[in-house]
Amino acid sequence: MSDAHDVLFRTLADPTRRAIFERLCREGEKTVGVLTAQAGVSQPVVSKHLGLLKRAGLVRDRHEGRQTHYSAQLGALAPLVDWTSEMAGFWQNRFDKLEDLLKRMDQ
Amino acid sequence: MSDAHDVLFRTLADPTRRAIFERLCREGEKTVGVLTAQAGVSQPVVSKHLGLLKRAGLVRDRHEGRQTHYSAQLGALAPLVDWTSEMAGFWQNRFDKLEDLLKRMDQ
DNA sequence: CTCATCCATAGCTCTCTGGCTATACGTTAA
DNA sequence: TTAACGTATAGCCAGAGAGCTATGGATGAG
Repeated sequence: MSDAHDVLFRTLADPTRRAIFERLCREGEKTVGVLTAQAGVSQPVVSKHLGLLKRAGLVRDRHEGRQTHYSAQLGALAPLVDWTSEMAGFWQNRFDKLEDLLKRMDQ
Repeated sequence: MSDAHDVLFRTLADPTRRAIFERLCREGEKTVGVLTAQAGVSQPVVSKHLGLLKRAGLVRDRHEGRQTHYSAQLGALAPLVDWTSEMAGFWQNRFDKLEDLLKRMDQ
């Protein structure tokens, strides 16, 4: 039962990791060094987070000489959007049914 | 920097806890006992998860005699939706700018 | 009043993981 | 070739937290 939602939620749950992802979303492609400069943690930690983000499909990497450029893969957020609207949908359904019930009771 | 997103992502990251929340979304209000019956973990664990979900604003509780009824609070998902569309928005922005650039280069 | 039931809390353990330093690997510069 | 640089990997440690059992507190049943 370890579906796509698991990976996404778990990956985005860490503040440091989510901050890195957000920066890649806001500012586009960045190298590990640049990301490390403002991450507040050591370079190996940044690399590890980038590795996890990559495994989750949230970023892709591009090698150029001795640098590695990372960029966000927004499409990976789709399951999260789906999940959210699914949950909201259930709520809406129950609300509609309640409304129906009330209407029928009113008659 | 511990904003609303932190709490939401961290709370929904655990599969057991998210499953409980999903059930409350799908099937509406449930007592702790009913939730425990299908949660696959002990009752104290379910209570703990419900406590965290409540702290995150994702559920509300209603006491009736010696039972406690929990129900989903869908509104709490709003920050998550906002965050997602914000991220998507940044991507769209950069895409638009790129498109602009390409158009100008084309002339 | 007493007992059973439902839930919450306490206290413990054990695993997972985010942080670190040290180091290896690959690439460019000298 | 050697040195310096940019990243990735390895190995360790400490803290967080998810699970358990045991127990307490409150309520309903007899």
